[in-house]
Parts: sequence; structure tokens; C-alpha cells
Amino acid sequence: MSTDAPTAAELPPKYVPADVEPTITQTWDAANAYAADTSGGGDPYAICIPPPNVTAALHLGHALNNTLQDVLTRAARMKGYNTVWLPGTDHAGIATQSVVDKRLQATGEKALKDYKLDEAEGKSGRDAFIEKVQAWKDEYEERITQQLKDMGCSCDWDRQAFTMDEPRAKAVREAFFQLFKDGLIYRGKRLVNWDPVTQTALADDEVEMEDIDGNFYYMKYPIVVPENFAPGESPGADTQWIKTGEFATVATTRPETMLGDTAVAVNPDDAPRAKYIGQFVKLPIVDRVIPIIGDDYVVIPDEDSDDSKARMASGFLKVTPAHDPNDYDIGQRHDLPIINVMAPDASISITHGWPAEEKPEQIADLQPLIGLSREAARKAVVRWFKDHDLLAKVKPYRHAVGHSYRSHVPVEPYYSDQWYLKVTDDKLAGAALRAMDASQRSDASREATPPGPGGHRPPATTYSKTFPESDALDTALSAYDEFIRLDTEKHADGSATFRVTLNDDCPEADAIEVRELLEAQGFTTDADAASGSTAKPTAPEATGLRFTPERYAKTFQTWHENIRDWCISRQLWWGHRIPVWSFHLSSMNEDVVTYIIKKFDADQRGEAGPDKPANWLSESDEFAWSLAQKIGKEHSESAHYSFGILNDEDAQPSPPHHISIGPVVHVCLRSHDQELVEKLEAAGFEQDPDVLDTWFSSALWPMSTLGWPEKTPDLELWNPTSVLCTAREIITLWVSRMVMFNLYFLGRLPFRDVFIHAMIQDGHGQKMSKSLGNGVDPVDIIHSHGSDAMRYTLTAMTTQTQDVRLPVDIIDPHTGETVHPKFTAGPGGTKVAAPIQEHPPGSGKQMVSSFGLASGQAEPTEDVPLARNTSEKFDVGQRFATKLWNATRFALGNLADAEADAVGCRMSVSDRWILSRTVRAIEAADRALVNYDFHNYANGLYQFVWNEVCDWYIEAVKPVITKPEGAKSRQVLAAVLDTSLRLLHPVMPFITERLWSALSAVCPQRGVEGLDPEETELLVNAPWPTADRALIDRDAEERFGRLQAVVSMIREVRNGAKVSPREQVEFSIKAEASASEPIRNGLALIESLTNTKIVAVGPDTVKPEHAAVVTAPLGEGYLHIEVDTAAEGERLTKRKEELKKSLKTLDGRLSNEKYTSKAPAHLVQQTRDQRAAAAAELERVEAQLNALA
RNA sequence: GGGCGAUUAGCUCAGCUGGCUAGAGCGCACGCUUCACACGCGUGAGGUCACAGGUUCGAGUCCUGUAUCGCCCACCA
Repeated sequence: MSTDAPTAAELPPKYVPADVEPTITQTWDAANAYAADTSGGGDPYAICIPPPNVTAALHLGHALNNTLQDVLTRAARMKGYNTVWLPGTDHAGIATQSVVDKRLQATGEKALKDYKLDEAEGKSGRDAFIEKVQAWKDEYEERITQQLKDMGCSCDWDRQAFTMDEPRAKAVREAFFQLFKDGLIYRGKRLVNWDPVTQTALADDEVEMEDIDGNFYYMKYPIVVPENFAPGESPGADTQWIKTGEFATVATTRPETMLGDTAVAVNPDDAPRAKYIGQFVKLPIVDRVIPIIGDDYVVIPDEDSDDSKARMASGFLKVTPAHDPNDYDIGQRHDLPIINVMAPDASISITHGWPAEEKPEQIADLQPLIGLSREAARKAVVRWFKDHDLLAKVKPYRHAVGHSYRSHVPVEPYYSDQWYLKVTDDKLAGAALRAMDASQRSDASREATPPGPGGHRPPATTYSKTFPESDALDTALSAYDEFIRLDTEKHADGSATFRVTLNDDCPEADAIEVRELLEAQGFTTDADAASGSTAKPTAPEATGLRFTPERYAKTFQTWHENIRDWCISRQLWWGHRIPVWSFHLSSMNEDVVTYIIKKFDADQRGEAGPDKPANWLSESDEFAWSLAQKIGKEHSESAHYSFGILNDEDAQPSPPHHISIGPVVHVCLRSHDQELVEKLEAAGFEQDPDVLDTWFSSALWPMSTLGWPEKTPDLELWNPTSVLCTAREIITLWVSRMVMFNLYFLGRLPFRDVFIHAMIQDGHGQKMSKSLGNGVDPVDIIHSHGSDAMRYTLTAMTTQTQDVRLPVDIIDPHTGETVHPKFTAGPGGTKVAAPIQEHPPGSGKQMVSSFGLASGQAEPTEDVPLARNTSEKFDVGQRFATKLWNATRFALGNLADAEADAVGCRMSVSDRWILSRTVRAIEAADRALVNYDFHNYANGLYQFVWNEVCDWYIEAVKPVITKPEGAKSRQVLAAVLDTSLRLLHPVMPFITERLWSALSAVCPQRGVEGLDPEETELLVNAPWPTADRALIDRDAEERFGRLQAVVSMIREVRNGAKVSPREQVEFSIKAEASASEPIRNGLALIESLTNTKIVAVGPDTVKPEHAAVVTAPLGEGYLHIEVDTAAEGERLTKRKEELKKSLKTLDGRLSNEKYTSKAPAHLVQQTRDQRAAAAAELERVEAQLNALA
């Protein structure tokens, strides 16, 4: 780049980001500036990008997120850390699958349901569909990557990862295998949150609650008794039932589920109704006779209650175990049958769990309901009850209903088989809680945390015991030799002391086992033993997981304290297929099972090396063991439950309840060994059709991006990563799971710090989202303002707040004008930009808004093009970039022939002052970055550069900068500019890099004593400036401050007197001889900054008759102008009032004996000084007023 | 129902462990095309810090309560 080194003249007068940014990007790429290598020196610094979903392009929320990461990354790189920022994307299972399906439907192509049919017919529907999704992923991954590159993100692009690529798939299989082997993954039959549209189960946190205006329906169920009713006698199948004429009136918001009712419940404490317990009702429509049971879950009606449920309740609760989680629990307590009345699409069905013995196909009144949607069925059922005079009443009711975060339809509680991860296990949730920084964990949790085997946290890492014989140590320990260190001390009497130290990287799961083992053998923790060189006790506050802002620690803590097992299976095609092959044992010969087990055993043993310790269960043994355990476990469970399995043909849950398939053997494969798979499948095993919850692979991200499960140098160096930077909505979904997994598999945190940044809302306070179409493409902002401007603004707006509002405008593609869009009512009371906008109004010229495009309500055409978004919020950044550009242009114009040696030249007050301020700016920037205080980092530098460097320093040195006596100032200016560029580089990389090259070309040697960091060719790799505190110059700061005050006052007077800025005015100063030195030093500065000519300085200066007076602590100044007496009087009077007022409050404070005695001395002194200054000025002002009059 | 947070100039927001005569940017008013910058320079107007109590010598800052708004969690009768 030296061949075409830019000179000052080559810096165009105007900063056009689009002309600069692409070139700079090329420069960085060519220099391979972001490449990270474990062999590089310096302490490690790593950040994993929160992988954006490949569902769509990035919006401003991502821009914020990634800007902050880049600020941290670039700063760390400059500070000399061995820095890596790992980029990547997330496959986002359900989201991507449904977005692709939607697109296929919209374009009329073969969509998911067609592929499902293909698959059912044995054609490759699944693979064909995945190809479609893959194509989408490729497109968006590329687009996202380009967006990040446009933003200047300094990721190591050679390490780009994708949650579903092969290295990540390997990590997922390994993690699943280990968890499976450790008994933490299980098959559960539960009510899941079922999304009938996407037809998959959702995790609890994928369900969004929405308030819905519904109704309470009061339905009358006739109470019946057996023909020959004898209390205590159980009715048989052939019992004849007689209506008593009484009714149990149930209250429900979901009448259609009554088809699956298997009981009616009343509260045993509900006096008027408890007597019905033990009786029966005949369920209308289906004529099923179900018992009335007693359960204290039932709310007792109370019309005067504060509880809305009590006001609405009828006292009778219909119990539908298959379609309501509470009812499910009641059903479990009372051993009620579970009757599923819906198909996976939530239409009424008699073939998905309706007991065949009821012969539902013969129930006449049921037939019209079959196939109806939930909503239609509700109406039909209500109509039926009304027609049969069984509908008591209907009351409107507003209540919260869970909706799918993906399809936005109400979630259906649905009874099915799923895979669960036992995160409730202490090794997962408990470990995550204990990993929190002690200073951020509330006391309640410390009590709530079950004390581990070692007692309180942090658990001991060193145990010892003395045995009579030196060979007495249990060999079981050697299973853990990877994670422990064993020291043996043999004594003269033949006994030996064994000291076991747990390694720092011992996974939590193994640590617990080791501790248990040791304690069982009588080992004790020995504080003295640990205090030696063997173990370095680390302070918990130094090692724990820390949140910034702190308050989010509470979210994390509460989540883990109330955590429930995690449903990890999803009925999707796009995702990591569950690495489990299953076989139903009902038809399997026991010999076959034995054979398979042995076969596996042999295969696995063949692979295991001969050097495996004998006592350490080989993987194959483990495998056989877990296989056997699974069989055993499920055999035992089968005594109580029937086992459903997934029906592979349609990849949907099979009718669960009534089909007893029997126990299932599950085989989990560690690696996708094709030979093994073939064997399994030949033996009749089938791979589970489900895929893993997308967060399963995300949870491994800080490990899988660094090579886990291999112990790669990358992993050892950069995991734990330094910080995770994300949004708060994801603390439970993602942060929690990364913490649990990293602790479980590696025994250490995935990251030390978690920085939670604000959420960007639109101008109406609505979350930016795809469905609202209010998301803004960062590239749009780069287009209108430039990347640096966007980055600066986003960084500066990052305070500790939860949300920031960002009003969005659109750019008229016809004229290029920025206009405020028109808004209309969107879905659910939201405000959205009108799909088609007209500008100017009535002109007929139209454009499509991004909402129009996103919602599919408008399609851009040549005449009605898409309008880009913009926002005037980014003007600040744009202006700042321009300011920096112009300041540099000024400097370069004057530094062109700056001689390197300014020896003999003394620094002026201004020089000393700006150097002092520069050191403070460095310190402030450092402090802000360490504290993730992005606002103060960006804003502080803004103030420094604009208000101090530009407004004062550059203005102050203008008179001398071109002259020989300005040599020192030129040197200082170059050093200050150099430092500013370095400090600003992390937030504004493009412009600073561009200016850096210009500065280097013009002034290759720069720096002053105490501020002389190494110059490098590229700023991206330049060292961060260090602050030499010796440059902090209080004297200069004080003097310069006084000069600033005088200048401001003169300007104020000039302005007030309406003196033209162009008119040079004479100025004279009256000051004591002792004060004349500092004043003389500042004469040139005062003259140039106020356009005055100083004609006299000294103790004998006489005030001209009409002059305006400027007062300062060291004297007075006289501005030789024809003062407008009235205006001057007004100004002075106003000032007088201000002074009097402040004098009054200061006097009040000082006369308060309690204040002077209790307040800190320096504050009292400060108040006294303030009072003295105010009194002195007041005196002068009054004197002037008298003179005027 | 539980939890977290917000409420400070017309707008968007700062204000750490109480010391503020309450700040910034935009917008507004006035004056300047001054040879780095009109995406600029200078000057100014504008706030009883949501409300009510309390603690304190002193409260925007701490405590209690009220109101409004937002988010997260919670089993949808």
C-alpha cells in the first residue's frame, strides 16, 4: 500500500463511506487481519457469535449485537490478546423448516405435506425436502455473512461454522451419546405443547402467552346411577344407568375437549357438592359414563372472590387428561383413562387414541364432529348442548392462552412420546447454579442449592486418607485418572497416605462421582493439604459466571431453580436426527436381543485399544450396559404403562394410549458408523424419525466451534470464551444450556461474562420482528449513513436499559428523500407501516414498505419499488464521522512538513492540556470497555474528539500550527490524532483505518514522550495506546479551564451585544502583576478564539467608558464596544439574580450547623469556595450595574 | 398470579455506591458561507426529575405506597 500512499491532498473533502468501506475491507482481507492462531502470543480472548438463524437476513438487533462483539474483539486484538471471534449460523430447526414450507406453498411448489406423502409412499420425501431447506440455508447464510462483512465484523472467517455442519454434528452425537449413557436422556410420555400447524412439540419456552377473549361455557352433564345402585359397588360394563334428574354443570373454555372427559371433579371441601363424589355422570354426545371424583385442585365457586376463577367456577370441573396439563395431573392421581380425541392437526378424530371398545364409529351424534377443527368442533358441541337444553349459560372471559411462537396458533396439549433431557439433575441445573458468581447469586439460592457431597461451594478439590497398606487404594478410582492427580506418600510403617486432587477441567458429572467414591472410602477433605502447592484455591467471585447488567443474574437463577426437564425431540425433518435406533421387543426373541448385544460388544471391543485400563468400563461395556439398562428399565416401566413409539410412516405420534406395543430397546450410536447402522437396520432397528431441538446444538456452540469432542489446541486455549454477548430473551433458552453443557462435558464455564444488551424496538415501542415487518436491514443503514455511523450510534445507545426505541423512516426510491412512513393498524393492535406508501401524498408515486414485502401484501415492481429504511437516529454517527474526517484533513494539511524534532520548542498550555485530556480519554475508554459500558466508551470519545480536540485544541493552535514555533504543537496534534484513531477504531473501524493510512503517509513518525505507541501499517493490528499518567497535568487543566471560561464569557458578551463575529474588537485586561504570566500565555488563544485584539494587560489598565466588562477570578477584562446599556443592564441583572439565588442556597447550607458538622470536610470547603466565588462575582456585577446607572 | 424494568427538556436518552446551581444529541430561536467541517461555528430558550409519603444536614439518586407502560415467568376450567 506504500505505492499509492494517500496524502492529505488525496483525502477527498467529503467523507463518502461507500467509497471507502469496500476498499478497506479488501485491505483487511488481503492482510488476513482477523486470522487467529493458537500459536499467537498473548492471553486468550475469544467470542462466539450468537449464531443468527438462517431463516432470514439480519436486522438491526443483530447489528447491535454484532457491533458490540466487534468492538470488544477489535479492542482485545489491539490490546495484544490472542483474539478470535468465531462466526457461524444456526439452522433454527422449526423456524427455518416452516419458513421454507411457507415459501414453497406461496410459490405453488411442492410443499412439506407433499413431501410427507412421498415419504409415506417410500419415495425420498424427507431428503428431497431437506434439500430445499438446505438451499434456503445456503442462500441466507451467504447473505448473513455478507451483512456481517459489510458491517466490518472482524470474525475469523476461515472458522465459519454452522450448527448442522459435520463438525457440529459430531459434537451433537457425542453429547447425546454421553448424556444417554449417563442416564440423563429418557423417553417420556407426556402432555407436550403441540403446534397443530407445524405438527411438532414445542418446548415450554417456545410457547407465547396471549390474552384471548373467550367464553366460559356452562354445560350440564346428567348425573346417573346404576340401576341397582349399591354404594361401594363398582359398576360393570353391562350396568344399566338411570338419570337421577340432577346435573353436574361444568364450566369450561374448551367445550370441544369434553369428548375426551374421563371424570368430573369436585372439591371435597365444597360442602354443597362433595356429596356427589362417588356418583357418576353420563357424558353427553358420547354417552360415556364417568365418575365424579374428589380433588382439591378444583376451585370452589365464590361470587365475591377476588379470584376470577372462583367467580366463574361452577364447582364441577370436567377432567380431560389428554388435553389439559392439570387434568392430566388429576388423571394421574386418580388413575383415569387418557382419551385423545384429536389428530395431530387438532381436528377431532376417533383414530388417535379413542378406545376401540367404545365403538366411537357407531356413536351417531359424534359422527358430524369428526374431522372438524378445534374451533369448528367447539361451535358444534356448544350447539349440540344448546339444542339438547344442556347449555346452562355462556359468560365472556378473557384469559391467557399459549400460542406457538412459530405458527402463532393456540398450542394444543397433546399426549405423546418424546425424548427428554433430565436437566433437573443436579449435575446440570445444580451445577449451573453453583457456577454463578457468588456476588450475583441471591442468598435464597445458596440455601436452596443442595449442598454437594463436598459440603458448601466451592467444593473441595483435594482429598486424602492414610491406609495401613500402601496398595490399599480402590482401583475404581483409576477410572477417573484422566481427571485426577494421585499423590502417594509411603510411610515407614508400611502405611501410605493417598492424596487425590481433582483437576480444574474435571467435568462436573465426574467430579461428583469421584467425590462420592472418595467419601465412601473415608477420604477427608484436608484444608491443610490443599493449602500447599497442590491446589490453588480460586476465589469464587473471580471464577463465577457474571452477568452485566447484574439484574439478569436473577433471571438465570430463577430459571434453574424452577427448571423442568427439557423436551429435546421435535417432529421435524430439518435438524440433527436423534442418534437412536429402536426396536420393539414385543415381537423380538430374547436370543436376538442377546445376539445383538454381543455383536455390538464384539464390534466395539475390536475398536477399543488394548491399552484400556482393565477396570475402566470399555465403551462397549458401557454401551452394552446402557442397552441392557434400557431394556430392563423399560421392562419394569411396562408393568405400569403401555409404551407408544413413533410411527415411522407419517412421522407423527402414533395413537398412544390404547396400543400396547411393549417395551422398546433403544440403541444410541456415538458416531454415525455406516456399517453399524446397516447391522442395526438389518436387525429390525429403525432410527428415530425425530430431530433434536435446535437449542441442543446451540448449547454446544462454545465447544463445537472450537473442535470438541477433540481436545484441540483451540478448545484448550479459547474455551472458556471471554464473553457472551446476547439479548435477554435468550437467557433461558440458550445461555442456561450452554452453561450446563460446558460444565457437564468440560467441567468449566463456557464463558466468564455474559453481557445482555438492549432490545431494539421500533418507534412505537414494538419489538422488531419479521412478522411485523418492522425489522431494518443493517445494509439499508449502511447505505444511508455508512457502517461506522451505524456502529457508532448503536454502541452509543447501549446503556443499561432494557429497550431502546428507534423510529424508522423510509427513503423514497423515486427522489431519495427521507420520509416518515404512514402507519396502519396491524395484527393484534400493532402499528405497522402501510404496505404501499405514497410520496409526496397525492402524487401517485408509490413505493412498497418493508412491511408490505415481509407480509406479502405488496410486491415491489419497477414503478412501485421497495423503499429502503433509514433512521435519523444514525445522523449522530454520520456527523461524527464527518467531523473526524475533517479534523484529520485539517491536521494533515498542516502536518505535511512536520519536522520530527521539535527539540527546543516548549509545549504551550494548550499542548499540555490536550495531552492531559488524552490520557484521561484513554483511561476512560479502558474503564468503559472493561465494564461493558459501551455508551460511555463511545460517547466519551465523541466528547473528547469533538469538544476538546476540535472545538478547543485545534482552534487554540491554529494561530501557531503553520509557524516554526508551532513545531511542538504539530507533534502533539499528530500524537493526539494518532491516539484518537486507535481509540475509535473498535467502534469506527473503516474511517479510522482510512485516516490512519493518510496519517501514516504524511507523518510516519509521531508520538511524544509518554504517548508513543508503535506505529503499524494497518490500524487493525496497531497496539492500543497506554496512558502515561505523568502526562496528566493539573496545572495545565486549571489554566486552560480559566482561559475557556474567559473565552466563553467574551463570546457571550459579544453575542449579547450583537457584535458581528467578523468585527474584531479591542480588549484590555486588568490584572495583578502576579496573574499576568498565565494571562500573557493565553493572549493569543483569547484573541483567536474571540476575534479580539488585546491592547493592554496590566494592573493599571483603565476601563474605557463604554466597554463591556468580563469578570474572571484573576481580574477583569474590558471589551471595547459601544455597549447597549439596556441590554447590558439586562444581562447583568439576570446574572445578579442567579448569583443571589445561589448565594442564598449556599448560605443556607453553611449556616446549617448539622451540615457543617456532618458533611464531609472537602464538601464543606467546596461550598465555602463556591460561596466566596459567587460573592466576589456578585460584587463585581453590582459595581458594573451601578456604573451603568 | 409471580418477577424484572421503565416513567428526567418537544423527541430519543445519560445521570455509578445520595452532595446537581439536573446533562447530551436531535429539534427550536438568534447570529455567522471565519481559508478542516453549514453533516459546520458561536450564543441562547426549554425540566416543580410520574404522583404521595418517609429516611437524611442534604434525594433525580435510598425506602414504602399509588398510577401508567413494557418485558419475562406461571397449569389455557
